Amino acid sequence: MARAAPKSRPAAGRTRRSPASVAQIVAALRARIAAQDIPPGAKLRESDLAEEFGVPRTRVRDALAALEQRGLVERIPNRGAVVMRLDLSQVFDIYELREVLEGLAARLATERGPRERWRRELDLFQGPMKDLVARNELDPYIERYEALRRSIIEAAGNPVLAEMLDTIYEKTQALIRRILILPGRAEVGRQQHVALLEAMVQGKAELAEQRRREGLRSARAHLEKFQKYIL
Amino acid sequence: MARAAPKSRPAAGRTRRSPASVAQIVAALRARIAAQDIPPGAKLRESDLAEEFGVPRTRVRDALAALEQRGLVERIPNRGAVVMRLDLSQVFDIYELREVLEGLAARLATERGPRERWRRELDLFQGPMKDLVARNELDPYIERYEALRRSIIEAAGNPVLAEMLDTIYEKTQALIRRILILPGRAEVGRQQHVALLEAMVQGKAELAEQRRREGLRSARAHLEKFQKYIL
DNA sequence: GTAAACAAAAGTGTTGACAGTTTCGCGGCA
DNA sequence: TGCCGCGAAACTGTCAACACTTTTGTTTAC
Repeated sequence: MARAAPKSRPAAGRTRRSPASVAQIVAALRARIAAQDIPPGAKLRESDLAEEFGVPRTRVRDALAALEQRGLVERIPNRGAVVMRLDLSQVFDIYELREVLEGLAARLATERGPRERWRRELDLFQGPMKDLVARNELDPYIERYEALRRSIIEAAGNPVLAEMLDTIYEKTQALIRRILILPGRAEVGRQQHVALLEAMVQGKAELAEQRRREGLRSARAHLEKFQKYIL
Repeated sequence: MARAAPKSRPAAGRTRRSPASVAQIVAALRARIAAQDIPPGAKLRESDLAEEFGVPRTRVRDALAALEQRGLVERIPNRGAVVMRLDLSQVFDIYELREVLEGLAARLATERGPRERWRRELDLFQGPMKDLVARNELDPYIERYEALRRSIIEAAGNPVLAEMLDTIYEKTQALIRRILILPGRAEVGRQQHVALLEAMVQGKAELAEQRRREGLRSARAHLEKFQKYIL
């Protein structure tokens, strides 16, 4: 990635001297939490982070407040911030939401997005992706899957929807990988995406919505079945 | 173990002398913005608010940061915070979202909620509410409508969904009233709620979802038709 | 009379210092 | 030895002063 953070400052050439902004700290912490680089339940000490980022403590404080509002950390008065530990019920809540929200995204993307793109994605999921799943190469599979997901959300052209999906998706991002490892899940998911993309290529928006919802419902069912192995 | 620290816990409902917390300031400003007590585009000066609430300016600042994250105000660097002015496209985005989200809420509430409650609401919407609409008494009608809406969301039993709906609903709250004034809209809306509640009373969850979605789609269509009179 | 330049004022952004609370270690006592 | 209380250290919460940017008001040149 490394797409440089858009610095409004006219480039003075000074690189690491510039102090990190609140947004940058938030982004960095979000990434770490999503990757479970900082595990759930871990304490986040303001002084440590301040020193690490080379900023005053109040700035870290603002960042933690933002993360709290996004539901990624919990702040207990006088006792600091800990990475939110999501319980099972919340995971199911989120899947119920993803079902309708990503369904909406699929419908809108079908109506508004460029069909050639979906055709290309369809080829990808029918060909190369099938091999990846067969060989159990999950990392590149996940990468392509998330790229498609982002494409659909972007093509939907509804910023408020995009923001919402971003908020809830980042909470379960760490789980996705574990679900995909479940026996047979990856291949089932691939087939469902093929079906989804076929509907999108044909411009059948309602059908695309229905199929996306179906796909997420089945993912949730898998999760329910194997929950003891995941949490 | 639970030996209470004698003075550490400030009781929640303190006297009016205690300085307002960030959460209280946020709530107060949210209410004013929703009621258009502070109109869109108005500037919010930190010093003024600090003096009004009797708190240091930094606390107002934190509150404004929270409101910015909720999308209620826009903060321009070095120029202050102004109440977000929502453009038409965003309103339609929000209605697309409400369509699927409140549809989900209706389905879940039908599955999980107490049927007696829906029966009572149905009686209300078939009887007294009809009179209110006929007499054009919109204020009490809106009040009851919002109470039903909250009931459904609460009965859905999905806190993440509730939070989301809260976030987007408060942005359009000021508009709802204007939509209801549109010719025939209130009565159509009432009839749609009767249909919705009938499905809920019968325990037909999917039908309830479908009908709620239909209702919001038609509200959006009305909005589209009369947009010039509203914005 | 108009407009550009400058100075003062108002408002926002930032920071380090101070205060309050919790946690941890240590010494005394049964 | 166990543990109870006490005090110090670590950490979070709060704030008022300082620095910087934008806006406004005034003067001056054409």
